[in-house]
Amino acid sequence: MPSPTQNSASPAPAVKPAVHAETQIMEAILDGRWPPGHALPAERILATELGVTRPTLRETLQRLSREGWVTIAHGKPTRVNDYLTCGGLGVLSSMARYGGQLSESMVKSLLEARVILLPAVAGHAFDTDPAALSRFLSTVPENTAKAMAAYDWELQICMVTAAKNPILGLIFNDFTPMYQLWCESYFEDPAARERSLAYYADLAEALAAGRSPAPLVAEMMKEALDAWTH
Amino acid sequence: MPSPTQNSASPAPAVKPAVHAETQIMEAILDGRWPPGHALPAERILATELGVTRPTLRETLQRLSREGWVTIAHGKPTRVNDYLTCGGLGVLSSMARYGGQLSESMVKSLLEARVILLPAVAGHAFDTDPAALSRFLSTVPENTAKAMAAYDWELQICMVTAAKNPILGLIFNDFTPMYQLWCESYFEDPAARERSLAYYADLAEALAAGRSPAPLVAEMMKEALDAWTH
DNA sequence: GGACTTCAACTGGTATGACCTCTTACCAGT
DNA sequence: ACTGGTAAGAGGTCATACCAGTTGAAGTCC
Repeated sequence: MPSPTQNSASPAPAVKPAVHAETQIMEAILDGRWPPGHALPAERILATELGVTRPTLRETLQRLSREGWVTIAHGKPTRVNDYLTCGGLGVLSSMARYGGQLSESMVKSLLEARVILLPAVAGHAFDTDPAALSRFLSTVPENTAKAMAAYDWELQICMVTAAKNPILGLIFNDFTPMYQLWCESYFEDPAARERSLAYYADLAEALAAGRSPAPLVAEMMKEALDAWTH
Repeated sequence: MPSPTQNSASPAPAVKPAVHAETQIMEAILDGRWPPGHALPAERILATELGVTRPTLRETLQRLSREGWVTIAHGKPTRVNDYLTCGGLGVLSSMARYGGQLSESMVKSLLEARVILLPAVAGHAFDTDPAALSRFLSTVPENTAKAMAAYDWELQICMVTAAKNPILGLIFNDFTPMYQLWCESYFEDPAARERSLAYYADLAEALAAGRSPAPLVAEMMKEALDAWTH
């Protein structure tokens, strides 16, 4: 029973079996070794191949199936889904976790979706709870990539929360992991940081003057998308 | 070992253990018996309470955790999440499955989100692949609630597909179960059906004339939202 | 007495191996 | 050619034992 893992020393396997199994499977799916439609090996086989037991493998497969990566059916072999066609937004988090570097086109799509959503969200937030926005914008972040990324993300969360629409909140929650990965690289550029700091100031000014922040948000989101697309 | 289920006859349990466990847990969460922050009983306890074994229960909990309903941590008890705050869009499908009737406010949020998204999606689709839209709209549905619901849904899918943005596709996939539940009741009203048939015709006309369907979509979506809100 | 250490009793995580049920395809009987 | 049975293979469930973090109370040392 050759187990490809758990060698090295004796004390602890370092990576838990459940994590190991999920990692192996996700990498196989994401790098195309198991394309959509592909039938996975039988659970008993796959379990020994991965060096875990069947219950552990099954828990992993159940998680993945709920996220839309695979379809499990009783008598039939488990198959990889066409996740971009029939999956849910939850696949984003796994793509961010296991995707190595981000897929260019996927980030572009994410930013496009943000161009659509965030200005409207800002408008709703302005109508519902402008004070919350003003309060958040009253503090400014340090001019470092890390601090800016955190601040920018929190600003979005603040807008979504103030908009009082739970569905929009759920969408942005799913955006989180991939968006934060993107932020890290985006705010490496000092010019981008300067631009965003000015954007935050403009937002605060608009709010103080009783104007909706929606147009400013729309403009900034388009700029960010264009910057990414080159 | 008193098992609260599987009485009646002998042949088959009718509901599989896994389904039974998930149903019980989801209902407990959704009807507030287990509010956010609540600690679930220990797996061994809960398993016997539900009449399933621990491996089966664990598979269920793994599915629910991946969807954002509960948080599982090693030495600590498993707790119910504040799923509207930290969950993903995938919670919608479970809400539609187990929610009994739809939550009024949740449907309102869903329709609001659609007002934001679908017009933009229609615009992108028009820019990217107008022929696909024209092709779909060249056929009209029967004037029945069921047929209209199916047609309306497929139209949205058609738009999202033509828009060539996978992220938007994922979002609408998550919308599916709750949206379809809503459709069933919405299209019961003959007036609503007439209005939508006219809307489809307007869309086809706009496309034939080379005009973007976005404004028509925006108007229709707002109407549907207002109709629901009363 | 108070701060630290130890350990036992929780909790979830994993491993075995057996058996049930569904799907499929092959094959015999009509 | 069609029908029906049957066996192999896949997932579904069960039972039990043991491993591994978490926690807090009891014991110990300053």
